[in-house]
Amino acid sequence: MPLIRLPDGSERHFDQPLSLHSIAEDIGPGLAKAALAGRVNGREVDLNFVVSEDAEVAIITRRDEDALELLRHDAAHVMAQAVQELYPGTQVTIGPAIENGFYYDFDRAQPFTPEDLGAIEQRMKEIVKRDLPIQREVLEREEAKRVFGELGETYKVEIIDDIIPAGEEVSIYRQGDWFDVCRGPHLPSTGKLGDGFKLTKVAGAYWRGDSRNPMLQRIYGTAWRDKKELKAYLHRLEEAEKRDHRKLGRQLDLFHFQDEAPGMAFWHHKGRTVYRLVEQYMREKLDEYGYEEVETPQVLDRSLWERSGHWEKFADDMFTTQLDERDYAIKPMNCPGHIQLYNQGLRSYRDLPLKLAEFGVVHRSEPSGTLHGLMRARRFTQDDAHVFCTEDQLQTEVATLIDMVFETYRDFGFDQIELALSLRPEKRVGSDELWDKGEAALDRSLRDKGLEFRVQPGEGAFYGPKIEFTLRDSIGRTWQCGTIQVDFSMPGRLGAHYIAEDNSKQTPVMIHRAILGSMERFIGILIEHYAGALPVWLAPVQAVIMNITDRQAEAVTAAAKTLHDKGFRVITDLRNEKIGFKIREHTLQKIPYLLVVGDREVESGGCAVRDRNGQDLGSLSIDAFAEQLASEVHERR
RNA sequence: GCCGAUGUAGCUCAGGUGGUAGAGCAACUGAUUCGUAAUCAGUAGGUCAGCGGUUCAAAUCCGCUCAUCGGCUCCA
Repeated sequence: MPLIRLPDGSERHFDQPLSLHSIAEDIGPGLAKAALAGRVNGREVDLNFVVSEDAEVAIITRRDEDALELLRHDAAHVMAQAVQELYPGTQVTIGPAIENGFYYDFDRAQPFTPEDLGAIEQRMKEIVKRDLPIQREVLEREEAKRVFGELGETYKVEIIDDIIPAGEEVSIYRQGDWFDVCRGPHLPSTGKLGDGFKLTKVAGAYWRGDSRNPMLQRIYGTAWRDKKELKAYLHRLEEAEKRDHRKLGRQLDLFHFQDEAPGMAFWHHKGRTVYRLVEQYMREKLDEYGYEEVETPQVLDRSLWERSGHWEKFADDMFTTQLDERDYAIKPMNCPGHIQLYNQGLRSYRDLPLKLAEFGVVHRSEPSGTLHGLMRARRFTQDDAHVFCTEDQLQTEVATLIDMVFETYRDFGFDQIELALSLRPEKRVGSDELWDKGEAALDRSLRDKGLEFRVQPGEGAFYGPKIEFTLRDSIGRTWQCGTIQVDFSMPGRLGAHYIAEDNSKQTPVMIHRAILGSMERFIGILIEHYAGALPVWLAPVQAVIMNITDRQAEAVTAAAKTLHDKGFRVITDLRNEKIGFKIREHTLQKIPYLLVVGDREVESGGCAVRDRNGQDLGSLSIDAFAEQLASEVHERR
């Protein structure tokens, strides 16, 4: 005799067990019609789930946040059915709901073409129209294996064997004569999927995410509550595409790539200016925090890389070269070089912590398929530093670093930062005692600051635990940038020591740390975050001064000189073009301020100021404008 | 590296079924000196990614290589 408590606190008595659907009907016919699934004591279940005991029950409708995941999961099933109807012999594997949509992985000898996607989508619409009831059945594990084995669905058999936990029952969901192994829950019928979905792309994906396994064909789709939401999503995608740093890099004349140097950027003057400004900022920060800037060789002998362990573990990723029968490697990391610096002379505990920083240019032979503009390059510059300290200093140093990272991100306009703490992996060096100490230091530093963080067991580097900083950009994407890694291994390997207070010889702990990560990548992130409209302090050109007719050319040149002499980045545009044309061009170039000097301004000795958003800021004297600009730069706006 | 797609003038893109390339913008020249997102006219510009093959004939068909794009694996 279940007593049902609803989300609004009301209660209903029933004198016999009944399904969620019946409960919905009891509440109201409208709800019954809108119902997609339900939640019983917090667990999501199908609508025909029967409640036989007292429970907290909620009915999920389209309006519910959780409805999206159900819809997407169903879309994956409907797609799989459509594919198997259209292309017999195709094997199904897995097909989950993901952010914004869903995918399903298929095994089929022939590749799916973009045209096939259209056909599959059409068939999906038909299946929705058929409005097939979706029903759950529970099978004996052996029975389930037999059923799928007979169908030739070897992947499903493997899923039943390996992926579904031993104690758990094997359920299948049937829609029409098609069915799939699935935990559920699902919508009551295919018709409830509606028309807010679209297939977006085909891609390869390894079975169970392992590159040793066969490659399957993955079809991605997006699914929403209705067509309107779908359109809004597609619009968002287009907007994101406009922010693509590779596109903006070309349009704004910042950098380019070409075939002869895959994964290595050619920086144009404007891009290099941004780069220089970011670097300049970091230099100030390094100075503030007591770092020493250094520079180490680009190419080092093989023997050093062998001692550091890179030659063995990193060989495929290194560019190597030979000269006079000696092997060299172009550095993929800066740490071995920094230890050489540390090792110059005898170090005392009084020298610690020693903080060595380098804008280290590194080369890594990344697999061709992974390159992605500035975000994933073969040549990049790390804002790298190594802090050598004693074990006792570790926690303080980590705490200071965390402050430094947050300050930096804030100054560049990133407020949402996520943290992760990665703990010891199975394969590691160093005693458990050392690991306890290192992990505790990182953990305590984070907790002392009241920071929230995700713990990632087993994700640490082989030489020590690490903290990772991920920032969220203006359209909600995340980027892993900063990292703080404790290293108990390399200083010992490369013979770094210091003389302690008691005159004993000790090995220092080394902290590897990058804040921006890679200069290239960080600039790429900045470009996308600001959609190319960099804040004034980072803009490669801060203002353009234009004349209306040749009469004002001299005044424009003089104004530009004044601003240039005050240290601003200014250009002039004296072309014989209409002012509207010039405004348009420089607005598209996202120059923060556009100054116009016509006869009126020559008369008054000022300039008409407009910003890149089209806002008219009135007429200002050059000095007044310079002052405003200076304060904006100072405040890093 | 793996799967799929793509690669035509500086940029964005047209060029069913093979018959030696076209537009807009940009560039250049000339006219126009015109007050806040495109003034008009003219000129020039391409070994159709590279190499090889099929063919009387290839941007177009086939093969290989390179690069790019979207994923997978990996990663700053």
